[in-house]
Amino acid sequence: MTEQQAKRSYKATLQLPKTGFPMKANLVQNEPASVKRWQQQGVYQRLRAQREGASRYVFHDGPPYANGSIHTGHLLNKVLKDLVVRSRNMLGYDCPFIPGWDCHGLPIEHRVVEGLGDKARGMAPMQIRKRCADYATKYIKVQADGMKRLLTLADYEQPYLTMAPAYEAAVLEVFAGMVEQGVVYRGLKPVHWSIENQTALAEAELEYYEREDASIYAFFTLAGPEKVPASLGASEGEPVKLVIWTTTPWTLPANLAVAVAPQSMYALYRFTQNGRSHLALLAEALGEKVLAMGGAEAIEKLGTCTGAELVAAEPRYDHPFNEQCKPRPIVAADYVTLEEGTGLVHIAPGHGVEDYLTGLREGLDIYCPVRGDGTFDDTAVAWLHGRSVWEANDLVMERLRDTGHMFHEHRLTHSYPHDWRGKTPVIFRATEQWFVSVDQPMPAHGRSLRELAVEQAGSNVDFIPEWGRNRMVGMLESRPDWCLSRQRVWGLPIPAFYGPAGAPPLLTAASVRAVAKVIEAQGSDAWFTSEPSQLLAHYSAADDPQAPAWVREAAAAGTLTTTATKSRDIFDVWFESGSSWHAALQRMQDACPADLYLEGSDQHRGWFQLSLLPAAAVTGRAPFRSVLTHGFIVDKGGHKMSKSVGNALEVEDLLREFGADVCRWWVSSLNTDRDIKMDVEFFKVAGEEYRKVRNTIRFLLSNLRDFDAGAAALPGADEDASVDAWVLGELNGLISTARRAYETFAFRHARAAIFNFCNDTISAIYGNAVKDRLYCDAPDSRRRRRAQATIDRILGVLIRLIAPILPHTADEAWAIYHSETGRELEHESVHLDLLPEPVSVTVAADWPRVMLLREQAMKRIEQHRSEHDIDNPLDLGVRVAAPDAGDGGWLDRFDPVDFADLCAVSRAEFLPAGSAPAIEVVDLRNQPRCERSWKRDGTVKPRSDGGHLSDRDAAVVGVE
RNA sequence: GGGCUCGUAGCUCAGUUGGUCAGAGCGCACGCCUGAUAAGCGUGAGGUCGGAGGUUCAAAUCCUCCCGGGCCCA
Repeated sequence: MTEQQAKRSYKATLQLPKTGFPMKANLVQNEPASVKRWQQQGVYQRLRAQREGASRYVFHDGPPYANGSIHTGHLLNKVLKDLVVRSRNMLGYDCPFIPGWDCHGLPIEHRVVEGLGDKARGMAPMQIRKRCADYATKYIKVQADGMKRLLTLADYEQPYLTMAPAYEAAVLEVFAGMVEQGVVYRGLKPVHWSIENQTALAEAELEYYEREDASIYAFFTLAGPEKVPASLGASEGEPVKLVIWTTTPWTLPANLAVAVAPQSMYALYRFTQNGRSHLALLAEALGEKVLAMGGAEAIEKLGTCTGAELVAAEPRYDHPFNEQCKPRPIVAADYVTLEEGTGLVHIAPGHGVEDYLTGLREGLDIYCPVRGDGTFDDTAVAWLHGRSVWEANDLVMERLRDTGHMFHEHRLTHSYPHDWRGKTPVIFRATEQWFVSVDQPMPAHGRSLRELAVEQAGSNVDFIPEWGRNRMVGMLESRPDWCLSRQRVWGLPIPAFYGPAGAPPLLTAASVRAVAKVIEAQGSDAWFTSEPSQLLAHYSAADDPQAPAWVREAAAAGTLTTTATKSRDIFDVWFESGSSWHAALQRMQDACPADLYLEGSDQHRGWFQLSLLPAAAVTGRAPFRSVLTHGFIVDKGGHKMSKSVGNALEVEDLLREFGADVCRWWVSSLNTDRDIKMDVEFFKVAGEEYRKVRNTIRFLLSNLRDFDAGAAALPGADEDASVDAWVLGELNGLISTARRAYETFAFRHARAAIFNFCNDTISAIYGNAVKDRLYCDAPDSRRRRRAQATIDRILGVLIRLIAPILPHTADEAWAIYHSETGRELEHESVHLDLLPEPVSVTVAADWPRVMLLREQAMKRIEQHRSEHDIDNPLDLGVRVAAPDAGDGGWLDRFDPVDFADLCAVSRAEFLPAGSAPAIEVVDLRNQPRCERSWKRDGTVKPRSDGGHLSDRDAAVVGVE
């Protein structure tokens, strides 16, 4: 009992750790207060003012789509961006960050119209647009709140919105620049077309239902048998027939070619059907099946050739019922498969996307004889004029039968797209659209957009990781012309005006710029609410050499208003976000090109590429100096996340369970070059690591209670062998590693260095080594004050290094660090400060050897403890003989007490160099133990107060 | 089907130009401390570097093919 009481009384004589920095973070409750405080302090704005004049770093936000609340992809993307923003600013750059939102487009319009139900049908475009704008506005707020909750630092007061009038006008300015380069043209492209509503439909507006159609196998007769490969074994003078398959007989009037699979084998068969003999060509793998289906008899295979060989022979065939036209070609197409049909695919470039692309490649017409109401125009054969496509199905089949071109037919039920509103079947129909040509040479640049863009991506942009360059260039090399127009209402109108039938539309750089002025003042609603005369108020046809004749005439006659009609097309939303380099960067910040664009790897085809194209066309260069991409979030098994599979995580749940700083710590640990596995377990790990960092800071803070900056000095040059000098050397290593990592966006390296420093350097080594002197030394002892000065410096560094990753925790620690050490707050928030510079300190060169000895000693101690059943390492001491590499005595510069503290034993003794064994563990259990410091250091003896104390402790307590 | 890309201990990640590169942290096992305590410390076990060939004196690191993911197209 007396010993217990003695312990208690000595405890009061110690300087035990104490701090107001709590062990438990309570992030979920406390983080919102930080968000609010930063907002009140105007941290973002003050940072701007403070960095004014500093080297500028332009980081441009890619606008998320204003639909739904934030998901894990946003979490990753926005936190990553914030790591860039915060680290860039703390590296001393002036790095503003203006968040943006992509506001127009089908997904929103789709949702709104769906929500309206049948009411939507009678609504004017303006009524729909108003609701779409409200919808976008609502989700911008929802998403901004979510992003703020992630503790991101950005100019949320003044974001850029693609639906803002100034932004819309800027997009038109970009468009005018492209018109000026002559790359904008009007052309044909097949789209899903609703006959009922006479409108183009997007994929999202289709619903697939079962439908019964004819499935027909028709003969297309070759114009001459001499033009097939000899290996087919065709006999002279006898016509060879191609067997083609289709379920849309009505598209046959628009047939312009037949496609084959170049790698596949085709065979020529002789057979009889109903007594008539035929010579027919089709894919070998399907031949017998198809011929049997049509009731062919006496089948004989005459020979084979590959699709490529067939194409190379350049045979032609006659259209089965359009006798007016020239014989048509056989072409190769990679998408032709042998899963169904005959391996010979009917191509109608006006009635299918693949047909269209094949047609473009082969230089075929994009021919579409079907009008908007679903009837044939007068370019079709006479017996189809004015007939609907559905009537045409029967008429065409009848014709094929009558002329001996029908080999086989049956009914077939298959999935077929329907108008989601009218539930009526849709067709593919080529319509006039606006395009950007990627191959048309541009007057200002002397080459095509494709060439210019490839050149920029190839050599004028940094890609992180580097393979992004390949990916981008590959896509640019193979991409088709950009279809700019959409037949919707929620978007920026394409400012074209149409005149008399057959006349070219009015769409010149000058006319676009004139409309832009109106849009800038009134927003794109003006297009829907104003007359052409108002929209063209700033346009002078007389001053526009590009103006079509009818415009000049109408303008001169004062009849432009009545002659011109407004286009009903809007822009592809990619053109709007792809113009942000001008609308948001040049106009708002006067800062193009940007230093950095950062998005997921899907944006190589999306925003990156569709920003590069307009910028290259208008400015001649890429809008970004570097492009950083991250992978996609997948589940822990490496598979993609989706709500339907049920493996998706909700951002809201993660924030509620872990808090934003923990989520950010997780993001900072990732290798973002590749796909990112996500699972709740990983956040638990991140939470554990966070606590380790937090407790390290807490421990450091707790030893500065009586810190006196005047009385404490960092180790001097003559103290280079002190543990403090050692740890400051380690700190300098951390600073340079972390700074380099932040500079190169290698955040995981910064995080790893920070964590290892907390976990190993401080928690396991330094903190344990200096505990004794901090607690037990006289408050003013030099080595205690030196340790405090060191700890003070470590904290100043550590808090600033974690600030970009853990903004809430850093600020919380920052405030307590200042208040508890009695310092003035130079900056109210650590986020206004800079990353730390290396500390000036001299470190003994032999420290690595000492630490190596320590590691060996630890293993020996552990071994000794287990062998001799000793629990407390303070019951042990070590005797160390320094390994002699011809420099014996180097260890004598170090303090044995430091070494003992580093090994957590009571005492250490350095033996003459070279004596063996190198490390000897000494059992001290028979030596007295200091009741205050618990050490058996060899100086412990009974003291005047009746306790057993070491010399140091006796002196501190003031007893003899 | 095509382009790009990824696959290192149970988990998250390091591994520059091929030659101490088979590592770290977490987790786990065992033990300690009880004056950082819903904290802290120590020791230890764990991988034929997705698989199979090949180039080389030498390959996780270069080449080919295969298996399994991802993004974008078709």
